[in-house]
This record gives sequence, structure tokens and C-alpha cells, in this order.
Amino acid sequence: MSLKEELKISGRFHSIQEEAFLGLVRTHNLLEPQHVAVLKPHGISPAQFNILRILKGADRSEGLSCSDIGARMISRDSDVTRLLDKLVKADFVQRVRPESDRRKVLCLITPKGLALVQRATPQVNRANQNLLGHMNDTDLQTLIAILEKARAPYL
Amino acid sequence: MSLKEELKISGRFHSIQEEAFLGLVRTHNLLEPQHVAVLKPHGISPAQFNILRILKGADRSEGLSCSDIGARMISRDSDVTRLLDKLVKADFVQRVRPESDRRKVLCLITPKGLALVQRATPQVNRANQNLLGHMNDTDLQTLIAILEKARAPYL
DNA sequence: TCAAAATAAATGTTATAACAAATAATGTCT
DNA sequence: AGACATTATTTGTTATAACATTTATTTTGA
Repeated sequence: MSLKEELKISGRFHSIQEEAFLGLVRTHNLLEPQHVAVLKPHGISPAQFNILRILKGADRSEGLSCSDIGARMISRDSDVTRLLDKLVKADFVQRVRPESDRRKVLCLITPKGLALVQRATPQVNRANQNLLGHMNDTDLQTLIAILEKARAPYL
Repeated sequence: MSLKEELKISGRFHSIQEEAFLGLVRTHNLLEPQHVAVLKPHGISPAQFNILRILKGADRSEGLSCSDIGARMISRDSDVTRLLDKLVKADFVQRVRPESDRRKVLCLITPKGLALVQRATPQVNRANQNLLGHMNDTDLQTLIAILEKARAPYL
């Protein structure tokens, strides 16, 4: 079904660009909640899970600063601080003020955080795979490439 | 630049489906703020503007119920009520309880609301067009078609 | 050296989103 | 008719997002 039919729009889209953009927004809004749902039983949001995975991937000895984390997040989030607050409170993350530069805060994942990531990851992977499991690989490759082009000017 | 490079991910994606989904989320999050920015000077959010356009398109004499509005929104929004509260307060929308079925609330756009839509629409159209203005029509058509497939199971 | 600029994180505030529960009116079925 | 389910909207609550401002620390350069 076309977007026009889905939304019962009688007129026309102003431009093909607008139609594509609205399609993108709509698709995102239909898929995203499914992603949220997988993590909910684990008590964390996608953004928080994203941070934990970033910290897991990072060098364990060093830790990452808030800005490093922000730069690696799927959804660039202006306030990493408050997301970290919750993760620290739940003992998934540990904060350290390095002597070398006391403006920074380095973050490290705790054993408890690591355990959570390891527990949740298979479920998240499966869910993400199922989410677009009805599409063939050619379409997926094409989608990936076109989306890359679409966001290129905004990086 | 690929998503892996953008996010400085060292490992692999678990599946091509996951890569496509994350690309979708990321692209959405980069483009959406631009859309918000166009409407900000007019004092309304994309969701509120969406409602006004829906009401403008609807039969002026009848009006639409909250659930009708919700069903036509690009981002299905669970609480249309509070979005309408603000629009009513700003005198962009008028609410009516029909005698025929007093559970419903029919909404009509006011002349002031209509004026706002007419003032903002050209800017929004132009902005939406520019947002993906760097892409060729073939890619846009392809994107539209693939996104349609992607969300089909979730309608 | 020391004032000013730049960087990093935290805070305050306001708006939005998500979800459950409550209220109100209508429809259905015996 | 009267109990019960259904539909439609509203309300309450909590978490999240967006944006500007503030605090603390380091860097730069006169």
C-alpha cells in the first residue's frame, strides 16, 4: 500500500523528495517501537543499551569520555550525562575523573553491565533481524546504500 | 561513508537486516531535526502541523474525530488529545461535541489555523524538497518503494 | 603570568512521548 | 430494561528529548 493510501491523503505530495522523507519518518516510527519492546524487559532504553555496547567495544582499561560516547551513538544525543546517570545508578557503568585532564569523565562498563549486554544481545540481534526479515538481501543492500547517500550531507 | 565508519564500529553487524535498520534509525535522526527547525519559527511542532494539514484537507463542515486524526498522522500518536489542547488554546482548532454521538469530539480548523497552514506550507515544502535535494529521482523512487515494503508488515 | 578563549560535562527548564488507567457514552444481548 | 462489553476521549504518571545556561578545567597568547 502506498503512503498516500496509508494516510488517506487525497491530494498530491509537493515533491518526490517530500514523499521519500515522509516515507522515511513513517517507517522509522513503525519499526522503532518494536526495538524498544525488546529492551524493555531488561529495564533499559535503546540509547542506554547503545552506550553499554559502545563501552563494551571500547578499550576496557581506558574508558571513554562523554563526548566520545556521544559521537558513536546511533542517535546523536545531546545529553549523554543523564543517560549515564541512570546507568551508573544501576551499577552498569563506572565514572572516573582522570588526573591528566580533570574536565573529562571517563566511563567504563562494570561486570554487571557486561552481563546485561551479554544477556540481551542475542535477543536484540534476533529481533533486529526479524524486523526486516521479510525483505530480500538485494533490497536491503540497496536500502543501506541509498540511506547512506541520503544522510551524507548531514554528517 | 559507511555506517560502520560513521560510528567507529570495529566489529561486524550481526545481520544485514540489523545494518539496514540501524541505517534507517540514524538517517531519520539526522534529517528529522531539520524538519523541526522549519516549523519552530511558526511556534508549532511537526505533529501539530500535521494535524492542521489533516484538518485543512478534511471536509470543512463535518470535522474529524480524534481517532480519525490519529489514523491519518504520519507518526501515529497515542495522545492526540494533548496536541489538540495546544492547538485549541492557540485558536488554530475548534472542538465540537456532536449530538449524534456524544463520545466523539469533532475538530475543525479555524481561520487562524488555516492562515498559519497557508503561511507555513510553502516553506515546509521547500525545506522538505531541499532535505533530499541532493539525490536523483531514480534513487528516490527506489527508496520510496523499498520503505513501503519494509513497513508493510507493521501497518 | 594572567586574562580570555576553548573544551568538557552538568544542570535547569520546557516540551514531547509512551503507557496505563479512568471517565463517559453507546451498543448488544438476554 | 439492565448488565456487560465496546468505543472514544481524557487524565495521570514517568521517561525522554531538545536547548540554553552554568560550572569547572585546560589551553592560548598578549
